[in-house]
Amino acid sequence: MTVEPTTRRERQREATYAEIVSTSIALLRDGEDLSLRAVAQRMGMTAPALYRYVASYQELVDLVAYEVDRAATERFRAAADTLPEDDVAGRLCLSATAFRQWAHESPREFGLVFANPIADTSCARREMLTLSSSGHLFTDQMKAIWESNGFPIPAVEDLPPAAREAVLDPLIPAESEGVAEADRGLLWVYMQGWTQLYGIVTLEVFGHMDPRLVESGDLFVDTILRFAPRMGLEHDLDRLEALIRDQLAD
Amino acid sequence: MTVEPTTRRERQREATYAEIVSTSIALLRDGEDLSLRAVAQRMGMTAPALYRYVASYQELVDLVAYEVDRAATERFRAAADTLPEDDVAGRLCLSATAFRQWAHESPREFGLVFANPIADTSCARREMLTLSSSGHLFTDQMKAIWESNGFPIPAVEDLPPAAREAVLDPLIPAESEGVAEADRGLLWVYMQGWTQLYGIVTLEVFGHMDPRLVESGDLFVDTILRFAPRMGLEHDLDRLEALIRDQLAD
DNA sequence: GTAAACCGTAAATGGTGTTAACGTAGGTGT
DNA sequence: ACACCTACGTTAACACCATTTACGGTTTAC
Repeated sequence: MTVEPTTRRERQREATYAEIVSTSIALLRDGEDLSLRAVAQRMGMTAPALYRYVASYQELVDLVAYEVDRAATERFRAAADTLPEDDVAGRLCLSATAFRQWAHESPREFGLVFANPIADTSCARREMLTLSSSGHLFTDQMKAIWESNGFPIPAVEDLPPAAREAVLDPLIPAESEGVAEADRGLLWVYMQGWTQLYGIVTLEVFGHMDPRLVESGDLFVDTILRFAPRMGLEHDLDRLEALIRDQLAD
Repeated sequence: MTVEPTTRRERQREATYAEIVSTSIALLRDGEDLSLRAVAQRMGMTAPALYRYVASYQELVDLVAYEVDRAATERFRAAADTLPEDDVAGRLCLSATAFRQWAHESPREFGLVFANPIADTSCARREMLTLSSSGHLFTDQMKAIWESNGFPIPAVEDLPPAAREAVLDPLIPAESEGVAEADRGLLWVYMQGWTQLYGIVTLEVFGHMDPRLVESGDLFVDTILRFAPRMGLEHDLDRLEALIRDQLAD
């Protein structure tokens, strides 16, 4: 919890700060593109005034991306919540499917959050990335599956050195708390899964795939189901496919 | 072969047309970003003049993307050519690794070619995409592996309807000529593989991954090796890993 | 009450894609 | 050889964009 040294000025500042973000999100939702001028205009301000709140356009983008990711994650979580708590596998599948659907409905937002080069700008942006909520949701859900059916994970000492460091002290959004160091091989499986989910969705959204397959979602379903056995779900494939296809039909 | 109604004027036009593309590529190589003004300036022209050759900025981008892809594909092919013709598996691995290295060395070019939304603008861009050379290279190489060791592929009639259409009449760059209709399940395997390769590389380039794993390439290697068995290469994994890691060391 | 910090403004700089109007050279038809 | 017309380049302008500067007013703090 943040302390609230609510000096009235601070409150005002926080308010406009929040309004900047919400206005930006509204802008994107309306299909226009994000720009300082556009945001300022919607708020009845001039563009330079925004520099009292954000240091640059890129910082605004990062800020919005973080918030968009947070909001989208709520959708992924809600999709999972249509299933009972103990259907851990079904919940992950529905969240993944919601992720795909969100990406297709909001390709601009998707691009902002997941196709925004981060490597070059180093420090501050990485921190935000590490806090990103969707990553935490998916790791949590995979952990739930693992705790429920104990699928095999690689031993930490069997991983390549860099991979070992990466799972012991993660720099990506992952709920490593609550996973014993000896069990961190689970994070390796998570990264494998996230790579595949990210790949299929990005490929679809960017249009580098047969539109008929995007429409039907067949390659997406195939990707999910082919990964499921790695989480010990090989006996549940038919049911999971039905779940996914059912949600895709919306 | 294009007929050459070489009316001297036509020749001049083709020449400047080619110069526009080559200038754009040089611009990118120098780390500056692609803009009509910058291209025009480098050619000793003014920006509006370029509109005699391209209809819009986006068209220039597509044009350049196509050419960049063509050039990059030569690198992927050259990487494969360090191995004998009959080492079909090794050749695919080296081309995939070259693809990854190219993406990291030239992230801007990579983004241009592979992270450029295509879905919205429909017709003309799709055609270029279908002609894209890198896709043809990879399908060719996988076909070579299949012809060499005959790994199992799904029967066309077992595929979902949309997938069946997609492999029988592909809208993505794929060398479907030379593959009998009954064997088009091979294209399905290709799409699965391309999805994974695309996923891991895009994830790395956009920085949404632990930098230590990007540096070491461990997750990339893992992705490739985990897919290899689907191409009947389960007995060759150690050698392939050595090949890949060797090339990564450059 | 006065000084300082804060928050907004207008003006200006240098960049972008794009359109319109205009001139001028090159090739074409008679 | 002359007229014509088309293609190609120009300049000027429009509408955006991020960003910096200098300035004025308001709110807070001492």
